[in-house]
This record gives sequence, C-alpha cells and structure tokens, in this order.
Amino acid sequence: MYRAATIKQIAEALSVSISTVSRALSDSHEVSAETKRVVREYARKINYHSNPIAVSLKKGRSNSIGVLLSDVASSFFSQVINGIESIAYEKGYHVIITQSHDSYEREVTNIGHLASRSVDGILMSMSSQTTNYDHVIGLHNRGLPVVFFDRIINEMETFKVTTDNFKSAFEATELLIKKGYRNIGHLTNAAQLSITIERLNGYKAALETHHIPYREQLVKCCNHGGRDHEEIEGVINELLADELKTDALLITSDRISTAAMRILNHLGKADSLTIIGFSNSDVIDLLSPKISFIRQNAFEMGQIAAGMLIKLIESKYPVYEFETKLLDGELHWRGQSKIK
Amino acid sequence: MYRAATIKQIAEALSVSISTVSRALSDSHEVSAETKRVVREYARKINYHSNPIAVSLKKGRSNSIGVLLSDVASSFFSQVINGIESIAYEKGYHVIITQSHDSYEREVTNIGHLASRSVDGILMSMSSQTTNYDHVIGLHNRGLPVVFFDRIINEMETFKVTTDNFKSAFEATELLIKKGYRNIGHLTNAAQLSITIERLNGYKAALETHHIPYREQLVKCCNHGGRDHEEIEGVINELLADELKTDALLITSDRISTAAMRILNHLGKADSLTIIGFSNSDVIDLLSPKISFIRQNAFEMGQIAAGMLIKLIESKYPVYEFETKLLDGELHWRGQSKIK
DNA sequence: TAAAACTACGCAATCGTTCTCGAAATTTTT
DNA sequence: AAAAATTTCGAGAACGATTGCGTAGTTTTA
Repeated sequence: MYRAATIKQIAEALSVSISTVSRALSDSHEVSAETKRVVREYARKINYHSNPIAVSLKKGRSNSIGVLLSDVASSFFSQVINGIESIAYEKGYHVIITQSHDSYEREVTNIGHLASRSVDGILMSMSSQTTNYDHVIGLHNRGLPVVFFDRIINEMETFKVTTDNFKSAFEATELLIKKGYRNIGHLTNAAQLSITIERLNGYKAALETHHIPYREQLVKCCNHGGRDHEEIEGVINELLADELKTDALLITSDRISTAAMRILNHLGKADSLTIIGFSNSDVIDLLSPKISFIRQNAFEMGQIAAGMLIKLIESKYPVYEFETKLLDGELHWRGQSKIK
Repeated sequence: MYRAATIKQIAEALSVSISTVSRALSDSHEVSAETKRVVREYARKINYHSNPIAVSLKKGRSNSIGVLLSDVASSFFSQVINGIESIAYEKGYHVIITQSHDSYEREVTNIGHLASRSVDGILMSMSSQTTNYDHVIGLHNRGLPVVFFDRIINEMETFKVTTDNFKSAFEATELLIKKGYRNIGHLTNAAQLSITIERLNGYKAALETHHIPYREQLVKCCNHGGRDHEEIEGVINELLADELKTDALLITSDRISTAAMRILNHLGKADSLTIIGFSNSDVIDLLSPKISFIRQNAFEMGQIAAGMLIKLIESKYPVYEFETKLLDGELHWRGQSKIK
C-alpha cells in the first residue's frame, strides 16, 4: 500500500525535531526564516501533504459537513447541493451527502452515521415522513451545529434558510385569481412539512384577500410526494369531479406536477386545468401541457445554508442569536387567462 | 464543545484495560463472554460510538470514497450517485462528491483534495475538457484505487463501467434508418471523450451497414456540452441548411437535446427533425416536441462502479486483472415513421 | 556587567483507537 | 502431578499531527 510522506520523515531527513517541522509548515514565528525555507523546500520536494485525518483527530474537527436531504436526483436539491459545494469548497470543507428518500428510518440512521463525530456540522432538509425530531434535537443539544434549509422545523432554534413559501404561494394563487380562475385546487406535500403549511397558508390568504371561499376538498396532500403514481391519479380524479369545477392547480413540487401532467395527458384533459407549480426543472419550458412555475433560488439557498453552518462551526463562542432567512421565489406565467 | 464517549471512559468505569474494551467491542475471541456482555452493555448505556477518525488514523483507511463527475445537477449523474450511495452505504463507506463542471482545472484540484489521503479510492467520470491524464495516472501509480464510469479513458488499466455506447448509438441510428430517415445528423459532446468516440463509431457503423454514405457535415461536436446556447444554435442552423436535407438527429446528452429542442421550437421547426437522444430525464415523456430516447442504466452503473472500487480497496493483494463492464441502454421509440 | 527578555528549537503529552507481546490463571494433556 | 496448551487480560507502542513547556544561546535593558 502507498504511504504518503509524514513530518517525521522530514524531521529525520533534515535532523530537526518533529515540532520544528510542524511549526515551520504552519508558519509559526517560533522558527527561523532559514529553517522554514529548508523545511518547506524539502516538504515540497518529497510531495508532502499533511494528513487531514491526523489533524482531525488532534484538533477534534474533521473539516467536513454532512448534508441530509431526501433525494439528490431532483433538480431543486441538486442545485442546492451545487450551492453548498461552492461555499464548502471555498472554505476548505468536504461535503458528505446522504439521502433519506423521505424515509424516517433512513433519516435517523443517516444522521447517526454523520454525527458519530465524522462531520463538524449538518445541513438538513426534513424527510416528509418525519414527525418526531428527537434524533436531530438530541444531536443539536449535545453541541453539533445544525442548519436547516428548505424543509425546516420550528422545534429547534438555529439558523434556517427557506423560500418565502407563504409569499410565493400567495402570489401564485393571486395570479391565478387575476387571470380569472376561481376554483383553484392545491396539490401539495405531506401535511406536517413546513413548506406545506406555509404554502397552504399563502394559498388560503390569497383566496381570502379576494373573497373566494376556501374549500377543503380542493386541497390534497400527497404523502408520497409524487413517488406514488396511483396516489396522484386518485387525487386528480377527485379534483376533476364535475361538482368541484376545478379550473386551476397550484402544485408544490416538480415530482407532483409532472405526475399530474402525465395523468392529465393520459386522460386527454391536458387543457382543462391551468397549472402553476413550484419547479426548478431546467426543461420546464419544454413541458407539455404548458405550466407556469415558481422558481426557487436553490443555488443561493445552498450557499447561504453552508455559509451559516460554517459560521456556526467556526464560531469561538456559543451562538444564541439565530436567523431564519427567507428567499424570494420567482413567478413565471406561461398560461392563458380564463375566457370570461 | 461536546465530547463523545471513548473506550478509555468505559475502561475506567469498568476497571478493565483499554485493550480489553477495544477487543470486547470488536468481538474478539480473546475476551470472555461475560466481559463482552458487561462492556457492551455499558457502551450502549453511555451511547458510545467508535470514533471513525481515530480508527482511520490507526488503520490507514478512511472508509470513504471520492466521486469526481462533471455536474450533480444532471439526471444521469444524480442517478449514478444514487447507485453509488446505495452500495457505499451498505458497505460502510462515506461518499464525498466533487464536481468538475467540465473544467480541467477543477478536476485537477478536486482530485488532489480527495487524494491527500482522506479517501480510500476514487470514482471518476472525465471532464469533457480534459485531455491530459497525468493527475489521475500519477495518483493511481502511487497506489490509490481508481474506477472509471461513463466517461472512461484507455490510458489507464483499471476497472471501468460504461454504457455500451457503440451498440446504443448503432441501434438508435439503425432504428431511424428503418423508420425511413436517411439524412441523420449527429450532435455530440467533446470529441476526445470516450462516449463521444464510441457513439460516433456506432452511428457510422449503422450507416455503413445500411449503405448510407457517411457525411462529416452532419456530425457536430458541442464542446460546451449544451451549456452554451449559442453554440447549439449555430450548429442547429448549419444542420438545417437545405442542401443537407437533415431529417433526423441522434443527440448524445440531455443538455444538448433540450437545448436543440428549445431552438427548434423557437424556429417553429419542431416537427422538421426527428430526434433520438441519450436521456435519463424523468420527464422525457412530457417534452415537446416528442423525442425518442436511449435510457442508460445510471443507477446500476453507480452500483457497479462502487462495487468495483470497494473490491479494489479491500483486496488484500494487488489486482492485475481488470474488467470493463458494458451496460445495455434501453431504446424507446416515440417518433413517427417518415412518410415515404 | 549582571539581569532580563527574546529567539529558536527539542521533549513529551495528547487525540482515540488498534494491535503486538507478555504473562497470570485456568484447563488439558501426558 | 508435572508439563503443555489455552484462555483472558493488561501494558505500551504505534498512527501523524499539534502544542505547552523547558532551555540553551543570543540580544536587549538597566
């Protein structure tokens, strides 16, 4: 097996102590300029790189951060990862990504894995199946920095970043109303998720503002987040019932939107519903039927979350002032006004 | 700062030696059943978890693997990552993902980062800008296991997994021919990439088999891989020149396909070209214009690559027998026959 | 010129494990 | 009953770095 160079080898070769080599390489003032020169020259010559694992052990830090999200194979999350990575890279941190696939069990085991001291902090977006937060709260109480992004929770005080979901849902719903739609359905994620609640509230508020009565039958939570085709199929069929007169849809995720579109296409009713969906797909403009969308600032969300976490990790003193940052979504209209 | 429990604490609490605790926890035969019981019970009680960093330092292994690919925000690569993760998780490895964004410089610095002894092996798909392989070959020669997936290179002997690109391109081209198309353009990636070469060869072979002359003007390498809209626009315009009579397109990536479709839509010529694209998009069926596609077994590719790498890492003896595994692509036809 | 301060370096402990040796205590063999 | 083998455990040296402390040798201060 290949063994890399160590400071011990340098020390022996140059007949100085290990401490001196260590100090020379870290540019300590306790070593002369000449010695530094010699040590560095030799280190470079034998291609020395400090062993991050040894440093981690000694310093009690690993210079890596763990990310826990539901699925990397999603345009939104992969853009977030991109943002996280850009900041982490800049600050010298490794990023370890784990996926919950929206399963509570996987979330618990993954966070345990990450936490067993191999990461300095965790970036987390809740699984849609999670209703008990002890696994996170416990770690956080024991001193592990945690920052939430996207799907946040109120049960913990820390830094959080998410889209201004209320506002985005409000604006989208209001836009539909202004375009003449009155019977707007709402297809959304698991009911306990923060994003679900906030968006539902935005939807309700827009209806109220425009004096449209809220009807519970028009709101459908998809607990499998669009993974289960039949769930969506059932829901769409319910919404298409004549008595509801559904004429538009506000959908909260790419996966649900595309599932719904697929079903509408199949039913030959693609044009019977106008859709606005939360979407970060890069081919949204090519989809048929046409769909309007709210784009989240996923990349920026990743950057901000990573920045917050690293700030927490590197803070010398305990932090008690936290912030929940809300990012604006961008609403893009590609639909038609309802003919009056 | 929070400090986790150590075997030393257990040893002191139970008045046994550190060695005994270590052995008890690793189920060594050198410790009595009773002692094991006591130690484990106490370990569980104080929520002990072994410190992976200390173990890494001692064993000279980190139990993590590095992944180097161009972009996670791609359906193909994110599916590969999923596959990698599933195997790595199972075998107790962490996955560290880095992105080259198809830049040679980033590839070099990233692989350097990964290699400075923090990973046990590397899973790699070449950046499209890379033409010099010294950075990988050097590390490999020094003993770091490397496995290539998707975009492989011939300059290194090791395990490799990729789609049978020749076959897939051959089948796709042949299918177009059988449907009556004779002037098939080929939009592809950077010329030196393995996937580019193999697919181009498949394309050529299909033409030859069916006695259609190969025309160089119909083949366009997109060096920016679809990232540069104008590059694709120029290329599409060239292919649409009357004298070429282009009637179909074989495209090698999602990004290029969607860029091309966007341009065709904009030109109002969406129906003038029949497209088959290599695509792992999960909304391919919703895209307009309709596009036929070759789906790669991305998840399986990730699994196989990770399996190969871990096998290499854990092998007690140097490995000299390597394999290049080719996966079948699945061809899906959604187009129309050409009216004769 | 003696005392104080500073420079430049080495020694050794430490981080949390694993693992080689050696050695009691017990059991088996002869 | 003595010798040999086995079981069970502890001491201590690694792994590769960082860092507090001690101390020659030199320079500055009083």
